[in-house]
Amino acid sequence: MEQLKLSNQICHRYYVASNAITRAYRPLLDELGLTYPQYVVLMALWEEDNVEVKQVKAKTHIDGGALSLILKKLSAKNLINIVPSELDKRIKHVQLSDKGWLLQQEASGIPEKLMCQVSNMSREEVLLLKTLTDKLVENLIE
Amino acid sequence: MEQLKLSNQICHRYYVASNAITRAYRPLLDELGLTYPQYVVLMALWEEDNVEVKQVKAKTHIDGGALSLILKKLSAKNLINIVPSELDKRIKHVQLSDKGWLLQQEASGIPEKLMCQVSNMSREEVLLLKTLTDKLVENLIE
DNA sequence: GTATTATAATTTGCATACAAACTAATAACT
DNA sequence: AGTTATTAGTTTGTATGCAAATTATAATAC
Repeated sequence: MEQLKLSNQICHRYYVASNAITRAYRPLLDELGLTYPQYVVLMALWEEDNVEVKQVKAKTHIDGGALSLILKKLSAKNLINIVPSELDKRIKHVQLSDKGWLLQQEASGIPEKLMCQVSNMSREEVLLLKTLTDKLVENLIE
Repeated sequence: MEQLKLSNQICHRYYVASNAITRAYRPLLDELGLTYPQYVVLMALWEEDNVEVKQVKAKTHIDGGALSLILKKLSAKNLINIVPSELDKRIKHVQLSDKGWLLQQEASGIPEKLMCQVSNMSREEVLLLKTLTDKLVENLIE
């Protein structure tokens, strides 16, 4: 049953890594009053504002059901506004508020702070890891 | 704000990859009536049976609170037994039942089935990915 | 022009993930 | 021995992750 050994499972590694990363972010994001998925949504919006919920979903790969809740919470914190479209009443646009834009300044130091915790890897290794992970995900997302 | 772009974030990649992997497992594990974390716990036990809860936690890296629930559910499915230690009453031992051992046979094909979905990667690339992910996690887990 | 189908987003129910509080029991200190 | 500190595990409260059902609206079919 060699194939069932945990140490041979790349899947379990991703499970562990993903949780470890989220944990590592927590203290940094706590200062901004954000959770990791909320931060991901904001990063998507800082890149492109005033987009449909559907586009946020596509960019972040967050599940629709979860995204609804997350947007509701960001809205409750006055970081975004959710505006129904005039043309197609099914569609809602997500817009950053002034407060949401201001938060970008405070968040700008987070990526570097986190990468400082990954001090044993070279820039090349991190880049390679990005590339390989993308390749892995390609197969699993339709 | 280049550093806040989602596409530059290795962390977001892991978040997406980990969720995609869990989703890919779901149809396979549904047949066994298991969730992914439950499957991880069983893999740990198939490797070494009759261990303390603490050891399961260390091997799987599943949070203690979550693990309590997961063990309770596996026990409810009669796949494991949770036996208090005689020597130290704080400690509980986790033991696979006959049913739990039988399930290993049914699960033995799962790793290959899943890796077949990752058809665009070579064996070397997968190995490299394992190594790099381990290196990443090293920093984030004390 | 109405019935059918498709789409955008939300809601619901179950299973984690995790920090923090809590319980019970052992170990350590004086 | 008695108080304190540790340790093993559980419970609690909040926030997802996700499939499935639901709602509302728009597009298509006939």
